[in-house]
Amino acid sequence: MPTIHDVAKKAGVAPITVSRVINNSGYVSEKVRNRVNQAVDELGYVPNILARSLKSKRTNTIALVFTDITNPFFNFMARGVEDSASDAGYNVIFCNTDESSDQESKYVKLLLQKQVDGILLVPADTRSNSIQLIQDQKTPLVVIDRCVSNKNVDIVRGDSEGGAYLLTKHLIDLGHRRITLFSGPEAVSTSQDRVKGYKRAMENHGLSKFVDCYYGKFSRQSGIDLTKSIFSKENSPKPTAIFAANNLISVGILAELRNLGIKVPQDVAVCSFDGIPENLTVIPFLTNVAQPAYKMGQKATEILISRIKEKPEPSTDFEEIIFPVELTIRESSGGKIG
Amino acid sequence: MPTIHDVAKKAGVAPITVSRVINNSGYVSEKVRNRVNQAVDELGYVPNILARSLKSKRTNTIALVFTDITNPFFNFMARGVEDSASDAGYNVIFCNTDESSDQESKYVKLLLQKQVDGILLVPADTRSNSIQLIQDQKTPLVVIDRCVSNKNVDIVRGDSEGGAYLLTKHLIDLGHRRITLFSGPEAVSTSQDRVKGYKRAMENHGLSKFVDCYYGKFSRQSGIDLTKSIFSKENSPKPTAIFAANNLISVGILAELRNLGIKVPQDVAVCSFDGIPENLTVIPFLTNVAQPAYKMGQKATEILISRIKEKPEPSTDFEEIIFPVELTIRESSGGKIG
DNA sequence: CTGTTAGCGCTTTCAA
DNA sequence: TTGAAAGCGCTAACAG
Repeated sequence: MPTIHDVAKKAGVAPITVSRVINNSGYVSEKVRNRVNQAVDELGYVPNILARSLKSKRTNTIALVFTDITNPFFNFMARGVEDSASDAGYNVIFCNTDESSDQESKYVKLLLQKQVDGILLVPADTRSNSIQLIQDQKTPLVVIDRCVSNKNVDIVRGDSEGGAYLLTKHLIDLGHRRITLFSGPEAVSTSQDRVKGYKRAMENHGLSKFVDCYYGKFSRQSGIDLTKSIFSKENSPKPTAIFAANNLISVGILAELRNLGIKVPQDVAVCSFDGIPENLTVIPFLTNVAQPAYKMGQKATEILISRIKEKPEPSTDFEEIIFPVELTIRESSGGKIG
Repeated sequence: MPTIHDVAKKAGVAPITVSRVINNSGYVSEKVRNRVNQAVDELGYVPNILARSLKSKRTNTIALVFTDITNPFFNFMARGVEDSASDAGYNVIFCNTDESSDQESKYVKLLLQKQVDGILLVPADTRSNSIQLIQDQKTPLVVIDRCVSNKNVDIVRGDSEGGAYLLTKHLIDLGHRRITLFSGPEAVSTSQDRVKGYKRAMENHGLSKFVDCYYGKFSRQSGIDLTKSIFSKENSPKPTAIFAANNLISVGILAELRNLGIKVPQDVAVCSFDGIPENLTVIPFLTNVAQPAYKMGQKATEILISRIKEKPEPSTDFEEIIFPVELTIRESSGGKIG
C-alpha cells in the first residue's frame, strides 16, 4: 500500500506537504494542492491513522465494556453510545463481560494497551479493580448504570432506588401486602438499590413483616426458577404481587405463571423495572418503571468525550448523573385495565 | 506514562530485552526476566500496542458495519461476532448505518484508515461501493446477511428465498389464497429474495393472480402503515393471510390488526421471517422461519479471521455460505393452536 | 508557502 | 543470551 512518501514523490513535494493537504492544515498553494490530490487519487492512497495516533496520542476510539448487548436495556444504551460517539468522530469497541470480573479485566487491559481514548464501563462488581487499572493509565472513564465503592469517577445511572420505591408503592396503593421482589445478582449495585427501594417502601407503609426478596440473575431463566420455587412451597402464603428487578426476569415470571395456570393480574400482579422495547411489543401489558437507556448512553459518552478533550488538565470533581425513571401503569399490575 | 525505554533503564537492560520478556519471545535468562518483570510492575508499565501495530501491520481489531444493533436479528448476530472475535484475540468496532450507503462509506473509509484487520459488512445497498474501497486496500472482507452484485467476496447469509417459499407454502397448505407480503426496502437483497420465494410459491400453486406484495422498511412502523393502508382500501378484497418479511414488521402488523379489531388467526393469519427473541417472549405465538443469527455471526467472523491469517497469499476462491432456516408453526398462522 | 529534521514506542534484522 | 541500529508512517517544530 502506498505511503505518504509515495504520494510525495509522485507529486514532487515533501511528505509534510502531503500531510498538510490531507489534513487541511497550514498553507498550501492551490497548484500544489491539486497536484497532491491527484497523486492521492491515482495511487489510491489511504492515510495510516495508526502512525498519526502514535504521535498525537489520540486514537479517536473509545470502548464500551458492559455485560451483554443482547439485554434490551444495554442494547439501547449501546446505540446511544455509538450514535453519540460517531457524531463526535469516535469509533466504539464493544466488549461483553457477562458479569464476569475476569473477563472485564482482560478486556480492560487489552483496551488500555490499544490506547483507547476513553472507556465506558458497566462494572461487573461493586469493587471492580478494572477502575484502578484504567485510572492508573490516566485514561478517561465513565461508569454507567451502576455505583462503585470508588467515588472518584464520573457515573451515569438510573434511579434504581427511587424507581423501586415508586413501583412498590404503586402495588401497595393497589392494596397489596404480600409483595415479593425477584432481584438480580447480589454483587451488582442496581440489584441492591432496587432491594433498598422496595424495602423502604414496605417499611414506610408498615409492611416490614411482609418483606420477601430474592437475589438471582438478570435473566429470563432466573424469573422462571424463582417463580417455580415460590409457588411450589407448601404451606407458605403466596404473594399477591411480584416485582421483577429487570425486564428479562419479568418475562420469565409471566411465562412461568402462565405455565402454572396462574392469571395476571387476577391471581398475581406483576410489575417490572425496565420494560420490553416498544418495537417488539404487540400489546403493551407490563407495568414498569423504565430508565432512558438510550439517553443514558448518549450522556455518558458526552461526558467521556469532554473528559478526553480536557485530558491534559484532568478535572478532579466528578459528576454523578442520576436519570429519573418513568412509571407506566398497565394491565399486568391490575392498576388499570387497558 | 512509562515506555519500554524507561523499563529498560530501570532494569539495566536494552529495550529489546524488555520486549522479549513482554512477548515471551527469544531467549532471556531467568535472572534478567525477573528484573524486567519487577521494573514493569514498579513502573506500572503498559505496552503501547499501537507502536507494535505500526510495525507488524496487525491491529487485532475488526469491524462490524451493519444497519442497527437495536434490531434483534442483528443484535444476536453481533453477539456471535463479538464472542468469536474475542476468543481469537480480536476486538470489534461496531458501526450502525441505518441502511444509509453514505453512512456506510464514511465508516468504511475511517476504518480502513485505522487499519482494522478485517471488516464484516451488511451492505446497505446491493451495489455497495464500500466493497470496492475495502478490496482496494486488500483488507479482508466478509459480507453478512445479504447478496451483492460483486461476486468476489465471501458471503454468509440465511436462505431468504427458501425460507419465504416455505412460509408461503405453509399458508397455502392451510388453504389461504389471498396472501399478502409486506417486504423491506427494495434495494436490499433479503427483501428481494423474500419476495422471490413468495412469488415462486404462489406461482407453483397456481396463485399468480393473487400475488400481492409491498416494499417498505424493516420496521414496526412500516408494518403498521402497510396494514392500515391495506385494510382501509374500499372495495378491494382483503387478504386472509399476511406474511411479514421480518420480525419488526410482524410486530407492527399484529399491533395494528389488534387496533383495528381484526383477530389473528381467526380473521387473518400472520407469519414472519425471523421471530421475536426467546428471552423476551412470554407466550410463543408467531409462526415464523428463523435464521440462526448468532451462528451466522460466529461463522462470518471465523471466515474473516482465517482470511486475515492467510493474508499474504489471499485466496481467490470465495465462499458463499447459506444457512438454512427453521420453520416454527404457532398460533398466529392458525396452523396449530398452542 | 514549502521543506528538513527528528521522533512517537516498538520490534526486526544482524552482530556480539 | 543480549544489544545496536534502523525503520514502521506520520507530523510537530523549526527553517528557509
